[in-house]
Amino acid sequence: MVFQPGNIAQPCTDGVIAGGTGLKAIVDCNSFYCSCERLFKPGLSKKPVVVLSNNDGCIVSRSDEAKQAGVDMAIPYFQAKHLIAKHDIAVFSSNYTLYGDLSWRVMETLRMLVGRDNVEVYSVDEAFVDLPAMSPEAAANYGLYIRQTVEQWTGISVSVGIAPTKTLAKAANYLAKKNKQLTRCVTALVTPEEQRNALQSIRVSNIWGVGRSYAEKLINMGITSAWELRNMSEQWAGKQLGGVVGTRLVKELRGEPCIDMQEQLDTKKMIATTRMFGSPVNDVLSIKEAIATYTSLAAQKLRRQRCAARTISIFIVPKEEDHAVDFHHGPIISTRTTLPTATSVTNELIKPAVQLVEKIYEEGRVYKKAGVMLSGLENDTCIQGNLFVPESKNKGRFLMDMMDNINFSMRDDILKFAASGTSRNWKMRQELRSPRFTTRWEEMFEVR
DNA sequence: TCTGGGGTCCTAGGACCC
DNA sequence: TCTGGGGTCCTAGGACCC
Repeated sequence: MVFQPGNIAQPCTDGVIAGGTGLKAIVDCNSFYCSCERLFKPGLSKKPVVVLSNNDGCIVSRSDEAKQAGVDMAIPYFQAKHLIAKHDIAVFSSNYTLYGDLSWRVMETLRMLVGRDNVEVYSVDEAFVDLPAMSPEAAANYGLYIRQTVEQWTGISVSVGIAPTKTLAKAANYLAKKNKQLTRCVTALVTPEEQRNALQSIRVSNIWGVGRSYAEKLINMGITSAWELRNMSEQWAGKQLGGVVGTRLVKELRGEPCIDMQEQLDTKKMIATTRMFGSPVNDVLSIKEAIATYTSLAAQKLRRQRCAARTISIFIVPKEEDHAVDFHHGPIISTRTTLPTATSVTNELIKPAVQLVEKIYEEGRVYKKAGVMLSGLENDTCIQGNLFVPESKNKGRFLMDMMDNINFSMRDDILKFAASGTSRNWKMRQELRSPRFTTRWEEMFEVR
């Protein structure tokens, strides 16, 4: 890396157009998980790297070199093993603790650059940024300034797309990533001409908001480029692409903003913990242990956002017998229950959750996945103490705080409930995880 | 042998009410 | 024989995203 302070482009306020329509930028980390792994293994900086999903199931992040070697996104690990061996690709299990910390550093950098209120964290590796109206040159220059600063401060390289709407900014970012040499990872689509040229070159399936089934539908109707979609009427889009969603999509492609910057609500409306089993299970006890463990993880997330839940849903997924060419999950067998009052106390959630298992478990079937979802969330501080239960029960929340503190400072699961079991033969595989360099003392990066 | 996890929004349709 | 209209709330399921 050769970024000297002098290389940083200065934000060019000359180009700001007073009173014009503002611009939006999407800042997207390049191969984020791979970049995080490389940060602590500089020897891998030019080598192909991939990162696996939970359970070492699928490939979820690929470095450019791995993409070039022909490793596809989201394919099962075992299917890529021959390519991995052939090209000597470095493989990591996902290390969410590390990625979460580096993500925070990137977002903080953006907040410092453009102001806290102008950053909307969209996912672990992406953020939308609100910008004033600017000339095309000023926009491109500002994108470069963001990219270089983030890379210099955090070591993570990002791509930047800038345009009048979120959907066009995503399209700009797609082009920025597609040809990094040419774009230097920054593309701005400010003028109508720039937007037309860009949309003509992008296939409709690569547009943000067009997933697999809409893409198939559109192509069958003869609409293949993003430009063709842009030119369809709003009524048509509403009818074909799911109502207001479709209408919004074509408007955004035309440069009319319909998707606003979101207030940063870090309070989720639903909290889920779901996992594939390390190996399939058929006994009800293992499933109950898994459900208890997932409930306890979900409850922890619940308390972190200071909420309590009223509704508990659980599901289990049987392993299909036939190995069809088209892999798909399902059927998913689920059930739910609503509690008389919302709670965030783990054992008050575990008990009903485990009871639900009996309702859907079938003797003799083999299961591969299970999950717990908590919904009907309320603010924890507003929950009334219940007058009709012993006072000791209202102290549950304090016990939970203690447990969370101990688990946070020691190890994630040093304290747990007996229902979670101790054998854990259903536990997920994670054989290739790197150390949590930035958040655990005993795993800190060493320089010798 | 081996196919992730965690979210959001929207719509349709049923139940229920007056 | 003939069986309204309009509103709300809830749930299930489909689509999308990273």
